Amino acid sequence: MSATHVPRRQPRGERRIDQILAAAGVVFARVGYARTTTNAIAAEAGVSPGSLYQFFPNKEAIAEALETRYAQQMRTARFPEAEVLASLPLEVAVDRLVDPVVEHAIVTPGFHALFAARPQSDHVAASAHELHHGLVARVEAIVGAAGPDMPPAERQRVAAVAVQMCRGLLPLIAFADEVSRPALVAELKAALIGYVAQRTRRPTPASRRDLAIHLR
Amino acid sequence: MSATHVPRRQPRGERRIDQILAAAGVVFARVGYARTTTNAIAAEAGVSPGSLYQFFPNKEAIAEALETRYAQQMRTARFPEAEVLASLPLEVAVDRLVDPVVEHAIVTPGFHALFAARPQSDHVAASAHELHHGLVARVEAIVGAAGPDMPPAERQRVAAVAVQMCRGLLPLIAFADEVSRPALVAELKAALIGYVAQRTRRPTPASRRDLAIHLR
Amino acid sequence: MSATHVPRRQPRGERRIDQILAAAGVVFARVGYARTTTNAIAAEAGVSPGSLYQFFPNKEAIAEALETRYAQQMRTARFPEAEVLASLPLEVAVDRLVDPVVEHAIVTPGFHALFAARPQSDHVAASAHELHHGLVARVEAIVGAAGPDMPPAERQRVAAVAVQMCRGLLPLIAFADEVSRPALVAELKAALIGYVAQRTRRPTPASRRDLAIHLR
Amino acid sequence: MSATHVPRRQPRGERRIDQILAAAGVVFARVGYARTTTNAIAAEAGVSPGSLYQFFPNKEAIAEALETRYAQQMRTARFPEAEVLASLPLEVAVDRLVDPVVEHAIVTPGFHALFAARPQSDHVAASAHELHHGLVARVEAIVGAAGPDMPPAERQRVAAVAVQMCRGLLPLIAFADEVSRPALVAELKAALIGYVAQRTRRPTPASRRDLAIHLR
DNA sequence: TATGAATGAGTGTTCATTCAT
DNA sequence: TATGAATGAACACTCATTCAT
Repeated sequence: MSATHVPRRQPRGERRIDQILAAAGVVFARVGYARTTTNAIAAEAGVSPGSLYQFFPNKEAIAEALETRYAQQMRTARFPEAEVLASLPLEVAVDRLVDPVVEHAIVTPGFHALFAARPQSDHVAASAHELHHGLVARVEAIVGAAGPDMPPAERQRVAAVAVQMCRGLLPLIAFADEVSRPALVAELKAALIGYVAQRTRRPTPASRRDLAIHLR
Repeated sequence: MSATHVPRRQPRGERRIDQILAAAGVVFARVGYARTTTNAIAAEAGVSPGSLYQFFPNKEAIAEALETRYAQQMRTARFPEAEVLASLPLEVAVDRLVDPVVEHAIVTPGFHALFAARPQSDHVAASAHELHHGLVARVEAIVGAAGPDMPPAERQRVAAVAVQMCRGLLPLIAFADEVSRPALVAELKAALIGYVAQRTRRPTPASRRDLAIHLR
Repeated sequence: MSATHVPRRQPRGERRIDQILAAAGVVFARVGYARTTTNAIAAEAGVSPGSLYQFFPNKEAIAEALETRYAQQMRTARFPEAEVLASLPLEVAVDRLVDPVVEHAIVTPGFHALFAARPQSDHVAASAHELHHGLVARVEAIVGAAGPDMPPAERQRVAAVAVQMCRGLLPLIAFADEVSRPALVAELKAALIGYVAQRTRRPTPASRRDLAIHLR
Repeated sequence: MSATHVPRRQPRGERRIDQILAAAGVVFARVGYARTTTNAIAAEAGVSPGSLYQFFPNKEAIAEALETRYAQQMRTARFPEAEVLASLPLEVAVDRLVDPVVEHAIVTPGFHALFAARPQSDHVAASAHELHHGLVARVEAIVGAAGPDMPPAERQRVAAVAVQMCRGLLPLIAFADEVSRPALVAELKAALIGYVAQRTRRPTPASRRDLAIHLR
């Protein structure tokens, strides 16, 4: 008797939210963000369309909540914190960061559909959420460790660029078959390492001149 | 009388197709691929919806035709051919390739919306069109020049990865303001150079071991 | 302890009903009857939607209860009773009746929305409640005093017509600004007086003939 | 052959608009404005919901177009023009105006639902369309003839009030059975005549004082 | 060939009402 | 009794596509 009255760890509403977000992830993964309908999410969650709107004002809000959830999972899961990454050699740090991202992207339904395959139209910055920022912060730590005298603005730019590289490669990786995927992951790592190394290398006079030209 | 019947350089149908594709580019640029309606394209082209379907079986076909057109423009415009790129030093080749891509992406309405901001869902390969392949081929040439003994399969993979890096960065570049854009373009070039250099460097025993591990 | 159990003048249920009706009035006034949702009423009352349905079987019932309440307020407030009105000269009686109605309509949230601005579709008679009947009875008294030999059926008709005139004018009056409102109230009174006077005037042979024609 | 190519009096689109408006009138009459759905209108018109939106941007626009149409019918039908009314004695003018309005309201499906039974919420003035204004103009003419030295602002107010009286009485008249309706119409006329007469009577000193008080 | 009206399944969303807690 | 999550049939409206003219 009393057992049924013990408040569950998760109150009712939160469980529903979990259900809905999980279903949303599945549907986003199945048909992509644009073709996902709220009714399909509700059906997948075994819930009425009305229920869904008790918790989310619209479809976009579901996507955002899901992104936030992914960001939380990133924090609570195997993702190393920025400080840890900063203490590791570049190659190792990249390994430690990329592997969980890739695994997350492959294992978590919807992650890729939201993080990499959603049109980032006019609001790149706006939609770039905790998920994005969590990654950027970690990459910034890596870059900061590799090139300690890089000015902060530059470091942020490099980190943002590195994260966009990941986003660009995730479709390739996510849709690759299991056989060819590891090679692609290795390429992503090489790209990140190559880029960060290039940008933090004590510049030779020649390369310094080149960059100056580019940045002119 | 006969004057009006003199066949123009471009037959009627082709002019219509041009109109429609141009309009499609404009609308894609304005609202993004997903939110573009065929009626909006028709209206922008000053054409009836029915006319549009005389030339294209559906909306997707318009997008693909536009991508194809972009690929053609790439060939006829300042894009250096693969052979030319292969003859240049890495940094210069990257410059020569990236600059026109970026300019194309910024100047051509719809280019970015289709090439970089369209969800590449389950059909990465399918939608990867001439546009994509044209770029891949050029990057392959650059990679081949930088690392002549890289096996072809690997070279293709590296090229594909490099192109995805571009796609990932184009949103950042396209939506940047004119002031910060050049720096981002420089970063893209650095990323490409760093990556290709990294992958074509005559590997030290250590790095060779690393890659072996990654690729395991 | 016992203090909290002392039964209030108003039992719990009644207080709830009061809360809900007051909230309903506010919401009806804010958005109109048609656009009022039961959830909005519940929220305005600080009550759950479920609670609301403990007291009212449906939305319509809330409106009707509110109309009934207004009718009660009419009785308990400054509305003169029919007998009083019957003893006054026409102009004064109209004053005494119209002023409180107008004040009620302006001061009481929801009064106007229910009494004048609700579509009186096929059920004029049905929805014409105590509120309506209370007014009709008073107007009948006035008409009876002004034209004592008018047959009862005719008197009722005249009263019903006069009340509909009020209903028709209340939107104009309620939405007028404070400056122009008094003039409109005066017009309403003039209309009522003119109408009743016209209908109770000892008819000249000519006007008698006219009415006969009209009523033919 | 050529016969089929003779452009019909009514082009295609206009015929559809007619169909839709007619259907809208029927449905408005059947269930009232608030409960009318666009799909029901489309079904009644034997047309797809999409077709309806080719001509009207939303439900409200249909109602407004229908009101406009009613106003046009008023002009083209037996409604006397303002100038004509101004030349007639008050009683006759009222007859000539009220009869067609009542007939219109009874015969035309939807007229009453839109003109008299639609909530005139916050936008009395806004929704008061040609239909409303056409009537107001005519009543103004009558008032002007009855009381030539009434200031224009006052004349407009009296006309507006008179029209609202009609609107208030139309539900009563429209839902009355055929037997009792004529008496109600006669009452409406008496009310209008009584009101206008009252307001245009060369005021006795006493009544002048009264009105001054009311208008204070 | 060009038009643009027509289609109709489907979209996101609402809301009166119910019911498990 | 009170809660508020749950329901689900509607709703207004959209849009890729078709087709009569």
